[in-house]
Amino acid sequence: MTIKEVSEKYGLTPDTLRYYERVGIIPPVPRKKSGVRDYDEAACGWVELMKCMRSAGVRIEALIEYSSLFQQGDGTAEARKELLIDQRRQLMERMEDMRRSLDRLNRKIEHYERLTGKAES
Amino acid sequence: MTIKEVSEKYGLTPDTLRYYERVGIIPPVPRKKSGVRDYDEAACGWVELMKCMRSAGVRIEALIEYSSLFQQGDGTAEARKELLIDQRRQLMERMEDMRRSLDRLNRKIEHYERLTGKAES
DNA sequence: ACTTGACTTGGAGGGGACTCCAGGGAGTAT
DNA sequence: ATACTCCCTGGAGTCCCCTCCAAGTCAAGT
Repeated sequence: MTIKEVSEKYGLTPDTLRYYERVGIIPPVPRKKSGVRDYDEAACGWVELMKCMRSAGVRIEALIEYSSLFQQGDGTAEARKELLIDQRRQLMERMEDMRRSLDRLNRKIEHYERLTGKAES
Repeated sequence: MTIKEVSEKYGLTPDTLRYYERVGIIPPVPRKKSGVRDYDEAACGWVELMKCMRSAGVRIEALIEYSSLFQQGDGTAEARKELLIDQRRQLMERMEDMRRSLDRLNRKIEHYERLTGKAES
């Protein structure tokens, strides 16, 4: 698959895909003889994983570390696990912040509904 | 309360508090004759609200708009409600992204636990 | 052969949200 | 009165994460 196709498949721009590869959160993508990127299934898997993690706010730096451990081979499994556990903790903390914020938003919205009449779209 | 005390109470730096006021997500804080900020309960309420919203990832721009509507008076209640509803929708979308990411992290972590033995801290 | 168009690189530019700093003032302690 | 500490402002700097660009290469179409 070309970078364009992958970008459309996952909703990331080609620039972002190249950037992800450049900083190393996606391992080097296979190339055609001409030097053009030719994403295989593994590469797409990385793209999808990183899109997912980024959309949840996981930092590039943490993803670089994960990817780098991955590319260093099996000996790093334990380190990768620790990293993932740490990211999970951070993620859960952020979700808790969001839950609190959502509660507040809901209370505020209810307040305004009581104030302006119950008409809802 | 001084800016320092407020900063300690809410875990934001004085610089951040001044920044929030400067961009307008917190309405002008009362001052002493000397010009020094003297946060009252209302001002603290704004700080706390904005800290909560920002920690959930609500954009400064949206908060500026909310605060600005608020300061324009009662006529803007409907607009404020719409704004809050929109922010709630965005927040829920982000939480859904995070839920998906959390699922994936959990599956990956389980995978590593199966791999490296079940020893857990 | 030549144009077209998508791809390549390295590097610069941009947006958001702070964060830091210089230069100056005010209130308090000794 | 002098030192100390905290505060003020305006503006510059920083960090993160892209996003855009110039200059060049390659493959396919006419």
